[in-house]
Formats: sequence, C-alpha cells, structure tokens
Amino acid sequence: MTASSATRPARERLLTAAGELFYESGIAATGVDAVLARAGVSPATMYAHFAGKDGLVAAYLEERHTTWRQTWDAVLAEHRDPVDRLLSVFDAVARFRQQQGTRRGCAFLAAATELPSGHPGQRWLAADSRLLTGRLHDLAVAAGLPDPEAVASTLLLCYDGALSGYARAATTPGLPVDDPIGRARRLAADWLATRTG
Amino acid sequence: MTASSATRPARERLLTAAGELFYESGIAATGVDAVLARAGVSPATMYAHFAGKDGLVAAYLEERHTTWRQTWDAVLAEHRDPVDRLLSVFDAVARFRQQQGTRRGCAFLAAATELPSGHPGQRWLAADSRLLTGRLHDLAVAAGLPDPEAVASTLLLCYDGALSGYARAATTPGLPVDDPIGRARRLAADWLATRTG
DNA sequence: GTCTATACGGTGATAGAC
DNA sequence: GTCTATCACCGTATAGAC
Repeated sequence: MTASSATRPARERLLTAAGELFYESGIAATGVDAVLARAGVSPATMYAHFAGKDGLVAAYLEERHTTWRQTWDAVLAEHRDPVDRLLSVFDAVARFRQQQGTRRGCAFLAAATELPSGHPGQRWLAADSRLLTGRLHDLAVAAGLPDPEAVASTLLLCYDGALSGYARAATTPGLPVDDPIGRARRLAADWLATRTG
Repeated sequence: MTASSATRPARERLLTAAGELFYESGIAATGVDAVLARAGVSPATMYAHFAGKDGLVAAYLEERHTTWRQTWDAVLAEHRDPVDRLLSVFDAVARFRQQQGTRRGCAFLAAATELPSGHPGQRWLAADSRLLTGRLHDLAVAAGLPDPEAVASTLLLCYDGALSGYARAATTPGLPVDDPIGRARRLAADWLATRTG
C-alpha cells in the first residue's frame, strides 16, 4: 500500500487493480471507485492518466493483449516441430493462466459481450482475434497443411471452447471441469493428425 | 401465450424487450429505462411483475432456457440414430439461432461474465450447463460409447467454441466467420468416429 | 503529480391517483 | 393493472489546493 506507492507509480497500480477487478467482477459491474480504492489512488490522479473509465478499460485490455502475445512468443520459441508450434497456443494459454493466476474465462470474449460498439477497448478484442487467426494460419502454412484457413478456424474453435469451459465452471458449482485446455489440445491434435496423415 | 387478451400483456412485452436488449447490448449496460421504453410499460407496472431488475434478468434467462430446451427436444425427436442424437445439439442450436434471429454468442456464457455471484439469474446459467452436460452424457451412454463424461465434455467444448466464434465475429469486423456451428459439428463427428470405430 | 471536496447525471425504485 | 410524478442513491467526472 504505502510501501508499494513509494515503489510503483499510480498508473501501474491502477492498471493492476483494474486488471484484477475488471476480470474478476466484470467491466460494467465494476465502478471506478472500486478500482481507485484498490489502487489507493484518488479520482483526479486517474483522470490525469486515462481518458475516463473507457480509457482505463482500453489500457487494461491493451496490457493484457501485450502480455498474452509475449507469453505465446516465449512458448513458441521453445518448439521447432511444425505441429508442436501449431499446438503451442494451448501450452501458451495454460502458462498465461498460471502466470496470471486466473480462474475465469477469456477476458477478451468477456469484454466482447460487455463493451458497447464504438468503445475504445473494442480495438483489442479485434487484435486478439486477429492475432490468433493470423498466427494459426501462418503456422498452418509453415506446417505445409492444406486449407490453412480451416486449420486456424478449427484451432480457434478449440481454444475458445476450452476457455468457455472455465467461464461455465466459475458460475456452475459442481460442474466437473477436468482440464479443458488439455482436452482442447488433444482434440486439436487428433484432428490435425487426420489431416497430416 | 394465447390471443385471448386484447392487448399483449405487459409482462410478455417486458420479457420480449428485455430479451432483445439484454442479449444485444449486455445486461449491465442496459438500463431498466430502455426496457420500459421498448416495451411501452411504466416503471410501476414492471415492479408489480418482477422483483426489480434482478428479477427481470432472471425471468429473461429462464424463458430463454426453456425455449432452448424445447427446441432441442423437438430436434431430438426427429432422430433415432444414437450418433445423430448426440450431434443434435448442433442442429438444435442452429435452429434456435435461426428462430430467435440471433447473431451474437451464447446468452448464458455472456450472463456468466456479467452477473455478480449471488444473482438470482445465476441459477439459469447453471441449469444451461447441467442441461448440456447431462443430456450429452446420457446420449453418450445410450450410444454405448465408452467414457461418456469425456464425450459430454468434448462435445460441450465444441458447442462453446462455435458460439464463441459468433461473439468474436460481432466485435471483430473483417474476421472471416464461416459457419462455426457446422464446423463444430464436423469436428465433433470426426472425433466421435475415432471412438466408435 | 497527487490529494480533498464537490458537482452532475443517470438509474433503480417507490407513492399515490385512475 | 396501469399510469404520472418523484425520490434517493451511486458512479462518473471536475475544480482547486498542496
């Protein structure tokens, strides 16, 4: 709190608090007050750094997008086999979730349902979709697979399905959730096997 | 339900308006005022029928859950082959979306990200998850498939992935979306084929 | 850059008449 | 049952001092 305020700038503390609260409780349901209280920052300071709540939301999504891309980059660098590189999206999101300590679903899909059209944060939802489809497409091409568009679409479908499983689990007590990401990876791998073989 | 009353009851008009606005614009982002204006109903009338906004939200989710289950029932009754019955969840959701004229993602997954814990509407999110996993499980048993829990989880993963595709498309202009439900159905069918053969 | 205090608007909810 | 009118609150944003 006071110690962290001496070490970390208000802007960073705001982004951290926003990331936690927006992700856990939802964007629309989280008031600016709650973010300010958690960050230990006054309203005026926030408005000196961000263009209102919308700007704070956009900055939160941008930071999350950047971190996610870097995590995927790191995992990608560990693999040389073309199919492993294609499937790395699942390993990367598993690592990302472990790093962030997240337990709910995809922050970008969640934001897609909450943000009104024209919101500055929309840009990062589109960036997430394009990063996923673009990379998966390119990796499919590199693997020499036919119809790389279909490969990207199918793997994205598995990816979204896995993350949606966590969203369901968070709101359905008792629902058995056994490693959706691992399940999605195996499903995608089996499907790829029928195309490479 | 019937046409006996001269004018459509206020309660029904409210549920219709709520269904359209909550689904299209999000629950938290939609004010009660907007629902009242679209339904042509006064505030007091709404509070005579529902226990506040939370009650209206819960009633909206309940109605959607009921309609969805009935649609699935109807599609299920058209098939006798065990695998077709298992895959009917995709045909049913395609028909449901056509009937409702929806273009966005899953209303229950969306609500899962928006509703705070303890909200009366949470019950219907859980009901949706349990309906899906329970039926898929039973249909897998009826089909004589091994590990019916895994079958249900994998098919639910495909189902959620397909609907998430529409959520992405709604917020990412230019993203190619070619029949996610059909893609999910084929993916699930291929995966089932490796288990039945 | 940061804080305290405050103004403003919108939203959920109620009272009372018809 | 339904409406008109109104209230009370909370969340967003700003003004001015340090």
